[in-house]
Amino acid sequence: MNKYESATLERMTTPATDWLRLDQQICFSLNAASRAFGGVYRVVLKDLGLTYPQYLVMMVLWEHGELPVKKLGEHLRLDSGTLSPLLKRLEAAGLVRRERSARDERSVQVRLTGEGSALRERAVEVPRRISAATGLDLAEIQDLRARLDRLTAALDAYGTDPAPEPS
Amino acid sequence: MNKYESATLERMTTPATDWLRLDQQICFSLNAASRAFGGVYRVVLKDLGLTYPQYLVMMVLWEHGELPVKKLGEHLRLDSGTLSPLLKRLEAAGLVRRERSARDERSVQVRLTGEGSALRERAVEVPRRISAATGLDLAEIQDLRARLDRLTAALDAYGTDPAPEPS
DNA sequence: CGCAACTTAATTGCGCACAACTAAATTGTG
DNA sequence: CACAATTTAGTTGTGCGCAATTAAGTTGCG
Repeated sequence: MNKYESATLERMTTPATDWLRLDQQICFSLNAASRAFGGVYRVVLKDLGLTYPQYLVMMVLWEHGELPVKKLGEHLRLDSGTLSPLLKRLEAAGLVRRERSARDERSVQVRLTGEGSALRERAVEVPRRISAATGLDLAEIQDLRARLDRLTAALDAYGTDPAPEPS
Repeated sequence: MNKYESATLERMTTPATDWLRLDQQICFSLNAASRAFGGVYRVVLKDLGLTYPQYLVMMVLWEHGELPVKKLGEHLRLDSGTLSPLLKRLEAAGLVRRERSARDERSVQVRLTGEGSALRERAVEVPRRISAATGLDLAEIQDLRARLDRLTAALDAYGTDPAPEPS
């Protein structure tokens, strides 16, 4: 059962323990980066009264205008289990309204209130401050974004096609 | 309200709206990558009966042996608010024991049970499967890890020194 | 038409992250 | 020694993420 017991693998670069360490690094690193980002957003968004996920929702609404929960979820890769309570909080804060669509009673249309639209003016400050916090220039940000997007695509593909066991 | 209606903005590299879009990309991308990773770990760890954060804790214990909650938290950047209930669940699963240190009654020592140590044998499979799911080779993983670590360091620095407002 | 299959949100339940607070033990200082 | 400050875990409360389920509406097909 030992993966690497074959004596013919002389130049093998990565015994099991090294894989383990490397993997630890990448998952540690990504997890840490994600939470570090969360911390900065928390600080920057505090005087807007938004959490980071709420800010993402508002960004989509600012860009696309009114849209149903389903579409919102597609943009953000989130389902109604996450969005329903989040949107309820945004509604309680007076930033959005939710109304059943007349044409399709299953669908709930989410639209900005005047207050929600107005918040955009104060939010334009956010990206610059976040960018400053990263210490990266535009090229680096774009490059990193591209790598992360490729990574996400690969990981999603694994989800739909759970990687055949190696013979 | 048209974003690009001003005729004078011909060669401007980064108007506020572009910053907004770029920032959206990087935060979207990081957030999406982090959650996509979570999904793959969820699948891979299912038959070990561990969640991803629990797996991280077990990794630290496998590497460093017994250690107090405080040290565990430093390795993982997590506080007792997260670790206390998580460790309680690991204890309920029979993987670790927690005991007050005799030398310092404030401290709680976390140590692996026999079952917890034994789980390591089954966990050696995990990193290879995760690596496969990323679709990246070793060099790419290392490079990405390095970038993410630099990013995290920068973001943490911002946390301790909340970026002076530009005049 | 009538009914099964599908779609869309909402709800429930569990676990993690983090801020704020509490409780208890230890350390430092006058 | 006495007492304030610090350290260490735990608790509470809020919000996010996701799986599983439910409820209601729509669509398609015989």
